[in-house]
Amino acid sequence: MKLDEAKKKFIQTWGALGSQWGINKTMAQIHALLLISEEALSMEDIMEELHISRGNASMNLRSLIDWGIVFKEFKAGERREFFSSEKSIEELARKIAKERSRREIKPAIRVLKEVSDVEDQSGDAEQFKKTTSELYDFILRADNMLDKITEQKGNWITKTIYKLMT
Amino acid sequence: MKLDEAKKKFIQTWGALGSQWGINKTMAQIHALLLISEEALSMEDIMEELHISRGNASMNLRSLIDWGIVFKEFKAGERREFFSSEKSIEELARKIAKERSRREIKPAIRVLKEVSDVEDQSGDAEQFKKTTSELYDFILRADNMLDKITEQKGNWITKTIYKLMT
DNA sequence: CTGAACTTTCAAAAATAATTGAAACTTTTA
DNA sequence: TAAAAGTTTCAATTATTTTTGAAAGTTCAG
Repeated sequence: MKLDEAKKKFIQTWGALGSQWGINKTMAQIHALLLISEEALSMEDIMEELHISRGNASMNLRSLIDWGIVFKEFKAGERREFFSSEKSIEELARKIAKERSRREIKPAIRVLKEVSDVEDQSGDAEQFKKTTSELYDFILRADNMLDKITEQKGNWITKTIYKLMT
Repeated sequence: MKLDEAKKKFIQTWGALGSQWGINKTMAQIHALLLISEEALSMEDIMEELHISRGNASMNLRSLIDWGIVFKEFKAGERREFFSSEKSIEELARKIAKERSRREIKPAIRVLKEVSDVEDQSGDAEQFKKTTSELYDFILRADNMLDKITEQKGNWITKTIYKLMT
Protein backbone atom coordinates (compact mmCIF):
# COMPACT_ATOMS: atom_id res chain seq x y z
CA MET A 1 0.00 0.00 0.00
CA LYS A 2 1.09 3.57 -0.70
CA LEU A 3 1.75 5.95 2.18
CA ASP A 4 -1.05 8.34 1.32
CA GLU A 5 -3.59 5.58 1.03
CA ALA A 6 -2.37 4.03 4.26
CA LYS A 7 -2.65 7.33 6.10
CA LYS A 8 -6.20 7.82 4.89
CA LYS A 9 -7.15 4.31 5.83
CA PHE A 10 -5.63 4.65 9.28
CA ILE A 11 -7.49 7.90 9.94
CA GLN A 12 -10.76 6.40 8.71
CA THR A 13 -10.36 3.27 10.80
CA TRP A 14 -9.42 5.13 13.94
CA GLY A 15 -12.44 7.38 13.42
CA ALA A 16 -14.80 4.44 12.96
CA LEU A 17 -13.40 2.68 16.02
CA GLY A 18 -13.96 5.88 17.96
CA SER A 19 -17.66 6.08 17.03
CA GLN A 20 -18.21 2.46 17.96
CA TRP A 21 -16.87 3.27 21.41
CA GLY A 22 -18.81 6.46 21.96
CA ILE A 23 -16.17 8.92 20.82
CA ASN A 24 -16.95 11.55 18.21
CA LYS A 25 -15.57 10.47 14.85
CA THR A 26 -13.85 13.76 14.08
CA MET A 27 -12.20 13.82 17.48
CA ALA A 28 -10.76 10.36 16.85
CA GLN A 29 -9.66 11.39 13.36
CA ILE A 30 -7.87 14.51 14.56
CA HIS A 31 -6.16 12.35 17.12
CA ALA A 32 -5.16 9.81 14.46
CA LEU A 33 -3.78 12.58 12.27
CA LEU A 34 -1.68 14.03 15.07
CA LEU A 35 -0.47 10.57 16.08
CA ILE A 36 1.08 9.97 12.68
CA SER A 37 2.46 13.50 12.23
CA GLU A 38 6.06 13.96 13.18
CA GLU A 39 5.53 17.72 13.40
CA ALA A 40 2.93 19.54 15.45
CA LEU A 41 0.10 20.79 13.22
CA SER A 42 -1.73 24.09 13.14
CA MET A 43 -5.49 24.32 13.14
CA GLU A 44 -5.36 25.22 9.43
CA ASP A 45 -3.38 22.08 8.68
CA ILE A 46 -5.93 19.92 10.48
CA MET A 47 -8.92 21.61 8.84
CA GLU A 48 -7.41 21.13 5.44
CA GLU A 49 -6.29 17.56 5.92
CA LEU A 50 -9.65 16.37 7.28
CA HIS A 51 -11.91 18.78 5.38
CA ILE A 52 -13.60 20.11 8.48
CA SER A 53 -14.65 23.56 9.59
CA ARG A 54 -12.76 25.82 11.93
CA GLY A 55 -15.37 25.48 14.65
CA ASN A 56 -15.34 21.73 14.48
CA ALA A 57 -11.56 21.61 14.67
CA SER A 58 -11.49 24.04 17.57
CA MET A 59 -14.07 22.16 19.64
CA ASN A 60 -12.64 18.72 19.09
CA LEU A 61 -9.11 19.87 19.76
CA ARG A 62 -10.35 21.27 23.01
CA SER A 63 -11.91 17.93 23.93
CA LEU A 64 -8.70 16.11 23.11
CA ILE A 65 -6.80 18.53 25.32
CA ASP A 66 -9.35 17.98 28.11
CA TRP A 67 -8.74 14.28 27.78
CA GLY A 68 -5.05 14.97 28.27
CA ILE A 69 -3.94 13.28 25.06
CA VAL A 70 -3.24 16.31 22.89
CA PHE A 71 -1.08 19.30 23.76
CA LYS A 72 -0.72 22.84 22.53
CA GLU A 73 2.71 23.78 21.34
CA PHE A 74 4.18 27.18 20.69
CA LYS A 75 6.73 27.73 18.00
CA ALA A 76 9.26 30.57 18.17
CA GLY A 77 8.21 33.51 16.05
CA GLU A 78 4.80 32.01 15.28
CA ARG A 79 1.66 33.60 16.53
CA ARG A 80 -0.64 30.64 16.00
CA GLU A 81 -0.88 27.49 18.07
CA PHE A 82 0.29 24.06 17.06
CA PHE A 83 -1.00 20.75 18.30
CA SER A 84 0.65 17.43 18.91
CA SER A 85 -0.49 14.23 20.50
CA GLU A 86 0.81 12.02 23.23
CA LYS A 87 3.17 9.71 21.38
CA SER A 88 3.65 6.91 23.89
CA ILE A 89 0.93 4.38 23.21
CA GLU A 90 1.06 3.08 26.77
CA GLU A 91 0.64 6.54 28.18
CA LEU A 92 -2.17 7.20 25.74
CA ALA A 93 -4.03 4.08 26.77
CA ARG A 94 -3.51 4.85 30.42
CA LYS A 95 -4.96 8.33 30.04
CA ILE A 96 -7.96 7.14 28.05
CA ALA A 97 -8.68 4.39 30.56
CA LYS A 98 -8.37 6.81 33.48
CA GLU A 99 -10.67 9.38 31.89
CA ARG A 100 -13.37 6.92 30.91
CA SER A 101 -13.30 5.42 34.35
CA ARG A 102 -13.58 8.81 35.97
CA ARG A 103 -16.29 10.18 33.70
CA GLU A 104 -18.44 7.14 33.09
CA ILE A 105 -17.70 4.11 35.23
CA LYS A 106 -17.31 5.76 38.61
CA PRO A 107 -20.58 7.73 38.32
CA ALA A 108 -22.38 4.54 37.28
CA ILE A 109 -20.94 2.75 40.30
CA ARG A 110 -22.34 5.46 42.54
CA VAL A 111 -25.82 5.00 41.07
CA LEU A 112 -25.61 1.23 41.41
CA LYS A 113 -24.71 1.59 45.06
CA GLU A 114 -27.62 3.96 45.53
CA VAL A 115 -30.28 1.84 43.85
CA SER A 116 -29.11 -1.42 45.40
CA ASP A 117 -29.94 0.12 48.74
CA VAL A 118 -33.70 0.21 48.08
CA GLU A 119 -35.80 0.20 51.25
CA ASP A 120 -38.63 -2.21 50.33
CA GLN A 121 -38.69 -5.73 51.75
CA SER A 122 -40.83 -7.61 49.21
CA GLY A 123 -39.53 -10.62 47.30
CA ASP A 124 -39.37 -8.47 44.21
CA ALA A 125 -37.21 -5.97 46.03
CA GLU A 126 -34.91 -8.69 47.31
CA GLN A 127 -34.32 -9.94 43.78
CA PHE A 128 -33.63 -6.40 42.61
CA LYS A 129 -31.18 -5.80 45.44
CA LYS A 130 -29.42 -9.05 44.70
CA THR A 131 -28.90 -8.29 41.00
CA THR A 132 -27.88 -4.69 41.43
CA SER A 133 -25.47 -5.37 44.26
CA GLU A 134 -23.84 -8.16 42.31
CA LEU A 135 -23.46 -5.74 39.47
CA TYR A 136 -22.11 -3.12 41.85
CA ASP A 137 -19.55 -5.53 43.29
CA PHE A 138 -18.50 -6.69 39.89
CA ILE A 139 -18.08 -3.30 38.30
CA LEU A 140 -16.33 -1.96 41.37
CA ARG A 141 -13.84 -4.80 41.20
CA ALA A 142 -13.37 -4.45 37.45
CA ASP A 143 -12.76 -0.74 37.86
CA ASN A 144 -10.24 -1.37 40.61
CA MET A 145 -8.54 -3.87 38.36
CA LEU A 146 -8.33 -1.25 35.65
CA ASP A 147 -6.78 1.16 38.14
CA LYS A 148 -4.26 -1.49 39.16
CA ILE A 149 -3.33 -2.29 35.59
CA THR A 150 -2.97 1.29 34.51
CA GLU A 151 -1.04 2.47 37.52
CA GLN A 152 1.84 0.11 36.80
CA LYS A 153 4.34 2.28 34.98
CA GLY A 154 6.21 0.95 31.97
CA ASN A 155 5.13 -2.00 29.84
CA TRP A 156 2.08 -2.63 31.92
CA ILE A 157 0.33 -4.69 29.32
CA THR A 158 3.28 -7.05 29.09
CA LYS A 159 3.67 -7.23 32.85
CA THR A 160 0.00 -7.97 33.29
CA ILE A 161 -0.01 -10.73 30.69
CA TYR A 162 3.07 -12.20 32.32
CA LYS A 163 1.36 -12.30 35.68
CA LEU A 164 -1.75 -13.82 34.18
CA MET A 165 0.24 -16.64 32.65
CA THR A 166 1.81 -17.83 35.89
CA MET B 1 -35.38 4.89 47.75
CA LYS B 2 -38.57 3.12 46.73
CA LEU B 3 -38.39 0.02 44.55
CA ASP B 4 -40.19 1.55 41.59
CA GLU B 5 -38.00 4.62 41.57
CA ALA B 6 -34.90 2.47 41.94
CA LYS B 7 -35.91 0.28 39.02
CA LYS B 8 -36.49 3.31 36.82
CA LYS B 9 -33.19 4.82 37.80
CA PHE B 10 -31.35 1.60 37.16
CA ILE B 11 -32.88 1.23 33.69
CA GLN B 12 -32.08 4.86 32.85
CA THR B 13 -28.51 4.59 34.06
CA TRP B 14 -27.84 1.34 32.25
CA GLY B 15 -29.28 2.90 29.08
CA ALA B 16 -27.09 5.98 29.40
CA LEU B 17 -24.00 3.89 30.06
CA GLY B 18 -24.84 1.89 26.95
CA SER B 19 -24.98 4.99 24.72
CA GLN B 20 -21.68 6.25 26.08
CA TRP B 21 -20.13 2.98 25.00
CA GLY B 22 -21.70 2.78 21.57
CA ILE B 23 -24.66 0.59 22.41
CA ASN B 24 -28.18 1.62 21.46
CA LYS B 25 -29.94 3.05 24.50
CA THR B 26 -33.10 0.99 24.10
CA MET B 27 -31.09 -2.18 23.72
CA ALA B 28 -29.32 -1.48 27.00
CA GLN B 29 -32.62 -0.61 28.67
CA ILE B 30 -34.31 -3.82 27.57
CA HIS B 31 -31.33 -5.66 28.90
CA ALA B 32 -31.53 -3.82 32.22
CA LEU B 33 -35.22 -4.60 32.49
CA LEU B 34 -34.67 -8.30 31.87
CA LEU B 35 -31.75 -8.38 34.29
CA ILE B 36 -33.91 -7.25 37.19
CA SER B 37 -36.95 -9.34 36.26
CA GLU B 38 -37.24 -12.63 38.05
CA GLU B 39 -39.66 -13.89 35.40
CA ALA B 40 -39.11 -13.97 31.67
CA LEU B 41 -41.05 -11.17 29.95
CA SER B 42 -43.12 -11.13 26.79
CA MET B 43 -42.62 -8.57 24.07
CA GLU B 44 -45.83 -6.87 25.22
CA ASP B 45 -44.46 -6.57 28.75
CA ILE B 46 -41.28 -4.95 27.49
CA MET B 47 -43.10 -2.56 25.16
CA GLU B 48 -45.35 -1.44 27.95
CA GLU B 49 -42.67 -1.10 30.58
CA LEU B 50 -40.34 0.96 28.40
CA HIS B 51 -42.97 2.71 26.25
CA ILE B 52 -41.48 1.55 23.00
CA SER B 53 -43.00 0.27 19.78
CA ARG B 54 -43.29 -3.33 18.74
CA GLY B 55 -40.75 -2.92 15.95
CA ASN B 56 -38.21 -1.36 18.26
CA ALA B 57 -38.64 -4.11 20.84
CA SER B 58 -38.37 -6.80 18.21
CA MET B 59 -35.19 -5.45 16.63
CA ASN B 60 -33.36 -4.78 19.86
CA LEU B 61 -34.33 -8.12 21.33
CA ARG B 62 -32.88 -9.71 18.26
CA SER B 63 -29.62 -7.83 18.74
CA LEU B 64 -29.44 -8.88 22.37
CA ILE B 65 -29.95 -12.49 21.30
CA ASP B 66 -27.22 -12.10 18.66
CA TRP B 67 -24.92 -10.88 21.41
CA GLY B 68 -25.72 -14.05 23.31
CA ILE B 69 -26.90 -12.28 26.46
CA VAL B 70 -30.67 -12.69 26.10
CA PHE B 71 -32.56 -15.91 25.45
CA LYS B 72 -35.97 -16.86 24.16
CA GLU B 73 -38.03 -18.96 26.49
CA PHE B 74 -41.13 -20.95 25.78
CA LYS B 75 -43.80 -21.42 28.39
CA ALA B 76 -46.11 -24.43 28.39
CA GLY B 77 -49.47 -23.59 26.87
CA GLU B 78 -48.36 -20.12 25.76
CA ARG B 79 -48.12 -19.24 22.13
CA ARG B 80 -45.98 -16.17 22.51
CA GLU B 81 -42.28 -15.98 23.26
CA PHE B 82 -40.74 -14.84 26.49
CA PHE B 83 -37.32 -13.34 27.00
CA SER B 84 -34.85 -13.55 29.83
CA SER B 85 -31.29 -12.41 30.24
CA GLU B 86 -28.08 -14.07 31.25
CA LYS B 87 -28.12 -13.72 35.01
CA SER B 88 -24.51 -14.43 35.90
CA ILE B 89 -22.71 -11.10 35.81
CA GLU B 90 -19.38 -12.78 35.13
CA GLU B 91 -20.79 -14.68 32.20
CA LEU B 92 -22.45 -11.52 30.95
CA ALA B 93 -19.21 -9.56 31.03
CA ARG B 94 -17.35 -12.38 29.37
CA LYS B 95 -19.81 -12.52 26.51
CA ILE B 96 -19.83 -8.77 25.98
CA ALA B 97 -16.03 -8.63 26.01
CA LYS B 98 -15.79 -11.52 23.56
CA GLU B 99 -18.32 -10.00 21.16
CA ARG B 100 -16.78 -6.54 21.16
CA SER B 101 -13.37 -8.00 20.61
CA ARG B 102 -14.61 -10.11 17.72
CA ARG B 103 -16.67 -7.39 16.06
CA GLU B 104 -14.56 -4.31 16.62
CA ILE B 105 -11.08 -4.89 17.98
CA LYS B 106 -9.99 -7.80 15.81
CA PRO B 107 -11.03 -6.10 12.55
CA ALA B 108 -9.18 -2.94 13.63
CA ILE B 109 -6.09 -5.02 14.35
CA ARG B 110 -6.21 -6.40 10.84
CA VAL B 111 -6.31 -2.90 9.37
CA LEU B 112 -3.44 -1.74 11.57
CA LYS B 113 -1.34 -4.66 10.40
CA GLU B 114 -2.19 -3.81 6.82
CA VAL B 115 -1.39 -0.10 6.97
CA SER B 116 1.79 -0.53 9.02
CA ASP B 117 3.13 -2.51 6.10
CA VAL B 118 3.25 0.49 3.74
CA GLU B 119 5.79 0.12 0.93
CA ASP B 120 7.32 3.63 0.81
CA GLN B 121 10.79 4.24 2.22
CA SER B 122 10.76 7.99 2.97
CA GLY B 123 11.35 9.39 6.46
CA ASP B 124 7.69 10.24 6.64
CA ALA B 125 6.80 6.65 5.85
CA GLU B 126 9.20 5.35 8.48
CA GLN B 127 7.55 7.49 11.15
CA PHE B 128 4.15 6.28 10.04
CA LYS B 129 5.24 2.65 10.14
CA LYS B 130 6.73 3.12 13.58
CA THR B 131 3.58 4.61 15.10
CA THR B 132 1.14 2.21 13.49
CA SER B 133 3.17 -0.88 14.32
CA GLU B 134 3.52 0.21 17.92
CA LEU B 135 -0.22 0.64 17.99
CA TYR B 136 -0.66 -2.73 16.34
CA ASP B 137 1.58 -4.45 18.89
CA PHE B 138 -0.10 -2.73 21.76
CA ILE B 139 -3.67 -3.45 20.75
CA LEU B 140 -2.80 -7.01 19.83
CA ARG B 141 -1.32 -7.56 23.27
CA ALA B 142 -4.24 -5.85 25.00
CA ASP B 143 -6.68 -7.98 23.08
CA ASN B 144 -4.76 -11.14 23.98
CA MET B 145 -4.84 -10.02 27.58
CA LEU B 146 -8.60 -9.63 27.36
CA ASP B 147 -8.85 -13.13 25.92
CA LYS B 148 -6.70 -14.45 28.75
CA ILE B 149 -8.75 -12.72 31.41
CA THR B 150 -12.11 -13.77 30.04
CA GLU B 151 -11.19 -17.36 29.37
CA GLN B 152 -10.55 -18.03 33.04
CA LYS B 153 -13.74 -19.59 34.29
CA GLY B 154 -15.21 -18.61 37.66
CA ASN B 155 -14.38 -15.44 39.56
CA TRP B 156 -11.99 -14.26 36.94
CA ILE B 157 -12.01 -10.68 38.09
CA THR B 158 -10.97 -11.70 41.58
CA LYS B 159 -8.34 -14.11 40.30
CA THR B 160 -6.90 -11.49 38.02
CA ILE B 161 -6.70 -8.85 40.73
CA TYR B 162 -5.08 -11.38 43.01
CA LYS B 163 -2.42 -12.11 40.42
CA LEU B 164 -1.85 -8.44 39.82
CA MET B 165 -1.22 -7.82 43.48
CA THR B 166 1.55 -10.37 43.85
C1' DC C 1 -4.88 52.61 21.48
C1' DT C 2 -5.87 50.15 16.71
C1' DG C 3 -6.22 46.67 13.77
C1' DA C 4 -4.49 42.29 12.08
C1' DA C 5 -4.08 37.42 13.16
C1' DC C 6 -5.88 33.99 15.21
C1' DT C 7 -9.33 31.25 18.35
C1' DT C 8 -13.70 30.33 20.52
C1' DT C 9 -18.59 30.20 20.80
C1' DC C 10 -23.09 28.89 19.63
C1' DA C 11 -27.49 29.10 16.93
C1' DA C 12 -28.86 27.08 12.84
C1' DA C 13 -28.28 23.41 9.39
C1' DA C 14 -26.88 18.93 8.09
C1' DA C 15 -25.87 14.31 8.95
C1' DT C 16 -26.62 10.25 11.43
C1' DA C 17 -29.02 7.08 14.30
C1' DA C 18 -33.11 5.40 16.43
C1' DT C 19 -38.01 4.66 16.34
C1' DT C 20 -42.52 3.98 14.66
C1' DG C 21 -46.28 1.53 12.69
C1' DA C 22 -48.49 -0.90 9.35
C1' DA C 23 -48.02 -4.53 5.99
C1' DA C 24 -45.99 -8.96 5.26
C1' DC C 25 -44.74 -13.00 7.18
C1' DT C 26 -44.93 -17.26 10.27
C1' DT C 27 -46.91 -20.39 13.32
C1' DT C 28 -50.61 -22.45 15.67
C1' DT C 29 -55.31 -23.71 16.51
C1' DA C 30 -59.82 -25.13 15.36
C1' DT D 1 -57.50 -24.80 5.17
C1' DA D 2 -58.91 -20.42 7.24
C1' DA D 3 -58.18 -17.13 10.44
C1' DA D 4 -56.23 -15.87 14.81
C1' DA D 5 -52.11 -14.83 17.39
C1' DG D 6 -47.93 -13.47 17.29
C1' DT D 7 -43.37 -11.71 15.11
C1' DT D 8 -40.45 -9.44 11.71
C1' DT D 9 -39.33 -6.12 8.30
C1' DC D 10 -38.46 -1.70 6.47
C1' DA D 11 -39.77 2.90 4.42
C1' DA D 12 -40.95 6.99 6.52
C1' DT D 13 -40.64 9.84 10.49
C1' DT D 14 -38.57 11.62 14.58
C1' DA D 15 -34.84 12.41 17.74
C1' DT D 16 -30.13 13.04 18.56
C1' DT D 17 -25.60 14.25 17.50
C1' DT D 18 -22.37 16.54 14.82
C1' DT D 19 -20.90 20.20 11.91
C1' DT D 20 -20.85 24.64 9.98
C1' DG D 21 -19.86 29.45 9.66
C1' DA D 22 -20.16 33.94 11.02
C1' DA D 23 -19.96 36.96 14.96
C1' DA D 24 -17.70 37.79 19.19
C1' DG D 25 -13.62 37.30 21.73
C1' DT D 26 -8.57 37.39 22.51
C1' DT D 27 -3.80 38.46 21.89
C1' DC D 28 -0.19 40.85 20.17
C1' DA D 29 2.63 44.07 17.19
C1' DG D 30 3.20 48.61 15.81
